[in-house]
Amino acid sequence: MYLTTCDAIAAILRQHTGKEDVMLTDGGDHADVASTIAFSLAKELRKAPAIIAQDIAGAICDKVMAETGAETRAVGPYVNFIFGAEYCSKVLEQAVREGYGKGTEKSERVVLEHTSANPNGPLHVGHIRNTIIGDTLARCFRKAGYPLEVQYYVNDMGRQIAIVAWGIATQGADIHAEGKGDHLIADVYIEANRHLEKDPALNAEIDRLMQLVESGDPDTISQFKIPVKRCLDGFKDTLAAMHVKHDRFIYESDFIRNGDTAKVLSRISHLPEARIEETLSLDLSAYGFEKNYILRRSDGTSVYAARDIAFHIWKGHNFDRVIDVLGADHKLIGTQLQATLGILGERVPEIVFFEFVSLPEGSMSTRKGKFISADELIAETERRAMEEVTARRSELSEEERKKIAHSVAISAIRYDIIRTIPEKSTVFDWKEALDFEKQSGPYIQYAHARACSILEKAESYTPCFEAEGEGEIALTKQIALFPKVITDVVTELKPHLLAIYARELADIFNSFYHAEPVLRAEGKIRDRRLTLVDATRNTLKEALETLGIDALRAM
RNA sequence: GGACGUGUGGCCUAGUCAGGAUAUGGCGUCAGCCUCCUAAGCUGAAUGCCGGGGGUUCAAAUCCCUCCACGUCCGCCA
Repeated sequence: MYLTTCDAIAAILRQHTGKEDVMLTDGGDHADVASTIAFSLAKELRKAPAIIAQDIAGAICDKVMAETGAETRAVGPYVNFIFGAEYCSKVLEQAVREGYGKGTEKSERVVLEHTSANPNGPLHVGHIRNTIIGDTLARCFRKAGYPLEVQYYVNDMGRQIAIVAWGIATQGADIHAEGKGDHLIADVYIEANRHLEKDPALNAEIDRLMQLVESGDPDTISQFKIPVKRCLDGFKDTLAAMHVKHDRFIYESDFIRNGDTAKVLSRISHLPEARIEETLSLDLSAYGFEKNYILRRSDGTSVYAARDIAFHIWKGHNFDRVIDVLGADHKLIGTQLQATLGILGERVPEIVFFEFVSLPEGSMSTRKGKFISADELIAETERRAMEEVTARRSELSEEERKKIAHSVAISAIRYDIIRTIPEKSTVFDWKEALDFEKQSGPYIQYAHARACSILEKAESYTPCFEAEGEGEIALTKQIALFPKVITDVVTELKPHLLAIYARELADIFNSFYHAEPVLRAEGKIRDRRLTLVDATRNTLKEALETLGIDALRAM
């Protein structure tokens, strides 16, 4: 409703002024949408902007009213548009329907890769920034109507995995031991790295394992496969706890076994940018890259980058839009990948880069065992949430309280991570992670539960799709923005916009709740407000679910 | 040294790409609000050379130049 109304106003302005860009901007407190076109017309018309604004407003106000129901008002040099009652009615009618905000079904197939952490230890608070950005984007794409496949790319043949396999063999570790596999693998990996650091000559054994696995040696392959599977099983448990699911796990080694890597390396070797010495590399200096992009080692094995090119060519052939979520440490290799795919004439992926999460004492490192695992974070947040739920809802059974505490914990974690723009590096802070107040997931869940509670107590009412008074209108207009926010997230790949939106909706609802009685209102006012509460409830529910957060009916 | 990103009240943060009205919120601080729809809440107050300097513009947190600080990367690792 918001977008169609703005489009209609823009068309009228375009027709009247003859300008392509009619300078529509957010009206803030002054208007629902405003045009600053009077400024740019001032020079050529040789008139004051305020006069021009007056003229425009006078000339188009009837047409705007007839077509959109919006009021046009010149305020100083601005032409302001204030949406009217008809707009609010239509918004409310749409917003109470199940699935509000869902876009029309699109045909463009999208593939989204996220998390893809190396299977050499548990997911930590840095990895889950990738996970949560990726999963929230995925949910937004589905909400916007795109057919989407979410993939996890498993690095099952890199140096890190060779180190794990070597560690298991040399340490005599029991790979089938009880417990969560990803944590078990971390212990092996950390220990193996200690040995390698002490005696660097041992790296020759790692190199040998990597050659064997690439040449297809069955024993080495299974030596790699078993720990990778154990680790991945651990990841899947952690991801499921965070409401994250991948549609498909794609193994790096598949692109060796099926010959795709060899094929693409041969294609690349014929490029004018190719440099064939002991190694095969690409000279991408024309694209602003200082150093050559090495794809094949002097011992004939391929590097990660080569397999990655093969993987992305495959994705480009099977999907219309390819999106990767990658940490800032992948910026160089990611942009080299984009440049190379461009040279090859293949589909170039869009990459969402996010900056690092560090600990107050410094950066995280799986190799050094310096990290806070996602499992630890979840457990601690659940413990805190349980305290809170028990204090508030002592009448509930332990099982019920645990269920709420889990939902609250995941909500706090997911929201804390998604609300910040990905480009900003952050320092992990327990106090902030465990905060369930304002600007948190639980705060928004609470607003939703509050709306549910009112509706439950109301029992019956006659829906009335009208908004009157400042509070009701402000809430309705915020509800109206939800579909636009979903569209913005998928076009700009900025999932934090949804987090900000949901919080603002909860803010406005809370203010409304405190200012306007709903159940104690009478007659039509009661019907009107209950309808508005229902529209808010539904919009909050849809927004929360798109954020991967449970919309609890009570908490 | 080079590349990329970030810098917004004591702390955290939105807005920057597509310049426009009084810079968004939170934490913390202070003053209020539960005999009334869930106080994980609400209302009000104080706190800002939007990193520094220069420029473009009627108009700059936003665009350009420059400097500074922090993070990341610059490996025949992934």
